[in-house]
Amino acid sequence: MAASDMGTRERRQRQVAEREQLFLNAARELVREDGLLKLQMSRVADRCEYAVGTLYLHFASKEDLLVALTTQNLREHAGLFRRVAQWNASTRDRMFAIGVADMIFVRRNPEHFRLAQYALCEVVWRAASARRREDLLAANQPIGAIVAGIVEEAVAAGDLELQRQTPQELATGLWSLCFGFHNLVHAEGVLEDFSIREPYVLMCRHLQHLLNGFGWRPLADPADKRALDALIKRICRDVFNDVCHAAPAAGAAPRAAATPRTAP
Amino acid sequence: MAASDMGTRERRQRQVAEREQLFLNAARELVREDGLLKLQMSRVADRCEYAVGTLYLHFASKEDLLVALTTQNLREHAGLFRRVAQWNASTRDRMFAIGVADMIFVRRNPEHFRLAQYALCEVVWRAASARRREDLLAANQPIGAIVAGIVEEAVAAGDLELQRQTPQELATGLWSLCFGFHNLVHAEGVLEDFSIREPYVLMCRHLQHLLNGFGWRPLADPADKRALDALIKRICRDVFNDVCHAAPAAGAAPRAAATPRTAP
DNA sequence: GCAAACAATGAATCTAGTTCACAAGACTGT
DNA sequence: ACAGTCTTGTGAACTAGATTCATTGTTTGC
Repeated sequence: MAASDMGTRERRQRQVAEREQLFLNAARELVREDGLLKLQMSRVADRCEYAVGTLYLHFASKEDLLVALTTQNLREHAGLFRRVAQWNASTRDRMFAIGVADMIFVRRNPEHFRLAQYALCEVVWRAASARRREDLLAANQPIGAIVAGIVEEAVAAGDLELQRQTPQELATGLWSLCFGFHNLVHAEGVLEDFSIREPYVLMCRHLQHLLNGFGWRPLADPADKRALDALIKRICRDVFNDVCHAAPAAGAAPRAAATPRTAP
Repeated sequence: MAASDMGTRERRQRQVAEREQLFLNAARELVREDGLLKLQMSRVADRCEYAVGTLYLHFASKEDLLVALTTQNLREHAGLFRRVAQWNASTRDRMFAIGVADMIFVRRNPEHFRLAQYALCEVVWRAASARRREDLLAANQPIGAIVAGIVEEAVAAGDLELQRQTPQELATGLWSLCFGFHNLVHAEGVLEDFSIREPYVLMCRHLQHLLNGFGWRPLADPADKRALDALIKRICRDVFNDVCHAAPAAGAAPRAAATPRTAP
């Protein structure tokens, strides 16, 4: 009795988890199809052939669902970073590869940045349930931790001096640069009159500049486009062989792939 | 007849513009009091003792109003940058002062970053009218232009080599770093377990690192906290004498000053 | 086989943003 | 001064879409 009880309870829980996946996948599809703007709870339920009420058994609100969606993306993001951490290369190359991972991640999840920007906004964040917020932070935690870990390793290996900073503090610099760059790229019009051709190559170059600024050895020459391309290609081959196809050449804004927009 | 006609039309226009200010100020107050989440169009109208319909004569939608509010902030932001551009100091110091200006601006407008984050989100951005979007971009334009201008000057003065980059491209690096840092600081919980003590001092240090990475002379030693503090103090005195009071010591997150939040 | 517990449902409710038919006031020409 | 016209302001009514909850169906335990 007790055993079968536990068995059925487990099965039930599994089914519920599966249904949650179903909802999340449907929501992601809808966001990719029509944009965040047009996401409707009733459509999500419809697409999964469940009643709205059922959807609300899983998610306390629309915001809750959006935060959950972001959390899923962050888990994939962390997965890519984890690969980099295990890559057998110099700490400098690994840190640079973190930037490449970021780039690949955004290309695979074109909706992510808009979504994250929205989900982390006060308005949405506070309307989500405490549990979802915690989940998101938990999914986010490794992202910072992995970066800080590489920093620590670099110090141990003598590639880098911290100079009174904590590894976390140093990591925020790299993080800000990438995060801010994504945000700029995705803020329509803001970069328009800057006529940036290949935004993500530029991001990588800035990353190299910042790493140089930190004195992270071996220093790189960010002006050497050939070396930069070769490094990116190598990273794609060694670390992200299965996930990055058209990587080195691709520097176009991911905007086109994201959601439909008003006339340019 | 024609003269008085023009006179009354001008007066009318002025009055309309004043009323728009009234609405925007009320909206800003409400956002500071209750947070972005609770902003209601009817409350804005109430506070100004006008009918909702009148409010809608000015703003096509709630999003429209929020974008307009952000635009106002950006104008103040650009104003601070303009002062820096006119400061009589080395290009390196001026570029660093841009970061300080950013810091001061955020302290004076604690709601700005949340607001901007929200307003630039696809969801809100696309729901605003084309005119408001253009206005925002126009208000934003000088911000990038001033930075690019300082870069150009630095090249002309021999303080910096561009190495195949455009001034705009280089500017994006600095911009991303600051923008990203603000976003990180304002994303509740994200920086929590990083235990960052004085976020904006850290931002300034990262800025110095990145400038060093660009090879922008004279190179600075970001580990020299004393020199950094002195520089910040000098900038506050020479450039922002009237607007920055408790500047050099203040590094606390502006979160507290912003909107009320759920239990920490 | 039946009652209690649990899960799913979707019509009804509710909230705020938005509209628009009408009223009040301002201007014009006689 | 006055009737007509045009502009501006109003707020009750409308609406979309998120959220709820009384009802109905399904499983579990005895």
